[in-house]
Amino acid sequence: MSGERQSRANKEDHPVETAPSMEDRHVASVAVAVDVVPFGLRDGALHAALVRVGHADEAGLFAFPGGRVQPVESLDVAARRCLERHLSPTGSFLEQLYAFGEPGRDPSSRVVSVAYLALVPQTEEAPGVHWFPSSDLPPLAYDHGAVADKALDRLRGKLAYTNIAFGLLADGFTLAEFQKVYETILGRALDRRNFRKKVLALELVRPMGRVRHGPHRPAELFQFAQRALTTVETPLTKKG
Amino acid sequence: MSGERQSRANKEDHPVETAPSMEDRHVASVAVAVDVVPFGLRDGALHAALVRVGHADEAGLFAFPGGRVQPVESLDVAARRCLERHLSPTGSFLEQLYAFGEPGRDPSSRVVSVAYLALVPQTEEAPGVHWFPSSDLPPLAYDHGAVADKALDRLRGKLAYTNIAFGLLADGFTLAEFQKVYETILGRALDRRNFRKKVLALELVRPMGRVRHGPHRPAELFQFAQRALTTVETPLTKKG
DNA sequence: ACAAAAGTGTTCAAAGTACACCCATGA
DNA sequence: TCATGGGTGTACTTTGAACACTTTTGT
Repeated sequence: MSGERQSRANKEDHPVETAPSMEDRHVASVAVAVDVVPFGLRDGALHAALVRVGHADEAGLFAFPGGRVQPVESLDVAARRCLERHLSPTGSFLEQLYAFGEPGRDPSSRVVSVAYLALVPQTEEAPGVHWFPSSDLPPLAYDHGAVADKALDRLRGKLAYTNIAFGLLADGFTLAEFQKVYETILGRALDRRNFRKKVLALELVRPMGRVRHGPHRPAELFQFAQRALTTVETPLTKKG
Repeated sequence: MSGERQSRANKEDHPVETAPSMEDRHVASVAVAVDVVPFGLRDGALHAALVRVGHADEAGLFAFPGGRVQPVESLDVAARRCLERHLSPTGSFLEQLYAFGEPGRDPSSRVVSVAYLALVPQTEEAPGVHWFPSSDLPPLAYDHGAVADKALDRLRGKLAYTNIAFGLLADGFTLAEFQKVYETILGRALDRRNFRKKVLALELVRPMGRVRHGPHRPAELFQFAQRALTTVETPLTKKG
């Protein structure tokens, strides 16, 4: 917060400002953008959505969807706009991740980017959007490699202590599918019985009273009890 | 990331840009600032450092130290500069907290501010800096009330699963002082015996082989085993 | 019938929680 | 000597971890 006024106030109290203020100059010294890291499941594996960078230094590379923050919109709104420009599903989970602001991160101009983590349930195809396995991303433009790392860390961290998985699964999933989400993202196997016990004891998911018929014994279908981010006290993922 | 180039690239692929780009205009549409929330202990209670806002709409109110990000400095560097302008101690713990960017948060101009959490061990006096109990802050300028809330949440959260307390205590503290940090910030009492057992078992702190003499039995002095942020697997704070 | 995935319970180990007494010192 | 805070150990409860067999269906 503060910004212009804060800056002025500080100078009055403490004249040792390190550099002259940019307030009255007619060029933008630092621009603000958002970048959105959209995760989704494809074939049971975690994928991230990327778009191609069209030209200049980074031409041909992939990057996460993003763009400038407009003068009248909040960061959250800008992030959702950038997400929905490429991927239709509204109501996707979206939360702020981290602000990246190294001076050299965009070689052509000084841009501070606020990164967002997005989860999209059904990874439908969309023009210009390329889905890559999160464990095997192509070379990325700017510092989007670091952005991807941060997003994955955040997702892993929240998986253990929240119901964030609701962002990846539409209601009507089997417990095996649910467990596979955890195993995929955490990169380790979990015990079927303990997993079931825990997610039911925590009332994270609820049986819907329907079953899905496959080649073998039908599986009960579940839905999330809450579709808003909820923190649980006991971790979902030690081994079970 | 991305910013200018990203924005252009997107427009090429998807002409449905919501608003005309600001790239070539000669005014900054959105400015970037940092604000630092410095926490420290005074009389065993958690306090936050504030400075007065000098003029204009927010005149007379308090705010966290902050200022514009300069064209050549990273966000982290800008935050440390703003912190050290007011509080001398170098080496304080400093980590990015959250980016605040509601259009109306600064009534005089559009400023996106990246907030930082700082922990300063010895809350020495400094000119123009006012320390307030974190539970009883004065009216704050801008949206610094929300910033303070976020900072406290972060501190509480990390207290349970990291050694972040090293930022508040200089080496050579007693276990009673260490425990009081936890009790103060969490707002609940802990069991002395269990607390000692846990922090020693986790090798969070180490006895220094020295004691402090007070009015009664001398207390053993401890130091942190690591003075870098370390995550522990088992929570430090359920009751013990 | 059988292959394949779904569903279920018990035992053991580890961690968390509660709790009360003695110790060492300065005054 | 005594008041005050410092230091320690044990029993109990809860949670986590490991583990194998039966069930249901489609083919």
